[in-house]
Amino acid sequence: MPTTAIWWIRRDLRLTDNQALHLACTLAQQVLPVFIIDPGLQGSQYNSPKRASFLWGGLQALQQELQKIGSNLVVRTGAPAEVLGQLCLDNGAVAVCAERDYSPYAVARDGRVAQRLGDHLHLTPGVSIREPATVLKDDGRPYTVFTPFSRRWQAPGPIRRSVVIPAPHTLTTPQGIASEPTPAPTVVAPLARFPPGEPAAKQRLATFVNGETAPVFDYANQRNLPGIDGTSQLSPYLRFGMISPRLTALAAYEAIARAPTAESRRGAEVWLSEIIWREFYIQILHHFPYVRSSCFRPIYDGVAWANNPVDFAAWCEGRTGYPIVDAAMRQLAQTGWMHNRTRMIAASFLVKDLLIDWRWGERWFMQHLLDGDPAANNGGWQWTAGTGTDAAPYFRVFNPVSQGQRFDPQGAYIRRWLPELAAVDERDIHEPWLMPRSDQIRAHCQIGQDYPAPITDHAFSRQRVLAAYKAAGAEIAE
DNA sequence: TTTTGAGTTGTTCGA
DNA sequence: GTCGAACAACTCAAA
Repeated sequence: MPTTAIWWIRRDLRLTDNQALHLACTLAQQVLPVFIIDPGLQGSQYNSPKRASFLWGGLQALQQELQKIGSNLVVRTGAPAEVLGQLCLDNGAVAVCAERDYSPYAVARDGRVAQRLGDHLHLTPGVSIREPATVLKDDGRPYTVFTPFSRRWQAPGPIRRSVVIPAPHTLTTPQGIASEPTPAPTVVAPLARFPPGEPAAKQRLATFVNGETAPVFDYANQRNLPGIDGTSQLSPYLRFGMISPRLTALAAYEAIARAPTAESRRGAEVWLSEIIWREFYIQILHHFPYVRSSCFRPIYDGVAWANNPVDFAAWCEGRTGYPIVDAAMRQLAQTGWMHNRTRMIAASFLVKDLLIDWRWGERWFMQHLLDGDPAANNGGWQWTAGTGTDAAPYFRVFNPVSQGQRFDPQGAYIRRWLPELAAVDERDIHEPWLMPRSDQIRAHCQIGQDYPAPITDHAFSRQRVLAAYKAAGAEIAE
């Protein structure tokens, strides 16, 4: 009777460079790939129908890839400790292999599984490239500032191609173990922009880095322009491990090595540093799990938020009257993705202009982003709110008009997501409320009718938020 | 232990 | 229109 190991799939929906799968292959003659739908996650405030659709598509794609190599995916529903315990009993599995996940929920869940399975559970690296416990200061404590973290992270030198584990050519899987019939979730996001699965992820990576004139070489400049596809758009794939994070870092290092000019080299370096930002926030959440519900800097727990639900609804639905903000929120609602620059602008607007608790925005993003990840999303929101590690100075308040003018000068992004502004003159696209009535009629965009007037005055809001943050600081100082 | 330099992504104001 | 300074003070990392 051949020995069996379970490959427990969580956020590693891929065959290439998968350390959990690889370990399973070395520990047993047969490998049983298992994905468990965990009802413990269903009630979470971070639940997302969009992300569920993307995950479901990813599982179907993985099943296709597995069948090509003679294997088969088993999907079960239930508490992972119970499901895995039963599968081990039924199949005499000698090991369960999974990539270690550092989010608080995952740590608790894996603790329960470890209690049930004992040393049959094997956790490997893979979700992050360098594990949190391996990138520490000389005194053994974690970094809380990005730049020194990044230096230490890069100290071992470039990722080598030789470390990447190829996809197995064949995978022997015990026969006759059925999936439970699971109804497919309603597809609520048009996934055409992000076709789920490893082949699509590899294709996207290749498009971004291959060739003399690859987008990665223009990344330093173009990544800030939301009207252009200047970013890799790999985030949803990284979220579910449809591409190996290590493989993206390898691609970045290789791009740095073959960059034809200093400027293109810089593009690849900036992209690598974005990959390291992902690692940074993974280790922040790991070492400081309280950030999930509180400010990294406790002083800001005292900010007196306005938390006006009417303002919040306007922000969610993309009708604040500030075009760059509304375009961003519509892009999110329609596609499950938002450009990085506009994430900052929209987030800054919610927190600083509307004076709404960053957690409200964090939750909304988690409910809609295909790439919604507790570590990266929390880190980004706390950064924008100025409550996090490496926090922005309190006086850095984005101006939604000047940000739009700077990064979307012709309004290409705005026009794409706000068709009601399509005919507005370039001169007015970031401040449509300033148009004279005759121009509004000519552009088929009457303010207050076709497109809202601004829900708040930026100059007023700026003063209000500066005062609110200052007051939170003063409170502590007393 | 003390000291020193630095810290992703901005805005506004006044010369 | 352009440009530099001011906007607080603090905490962190490393010497």
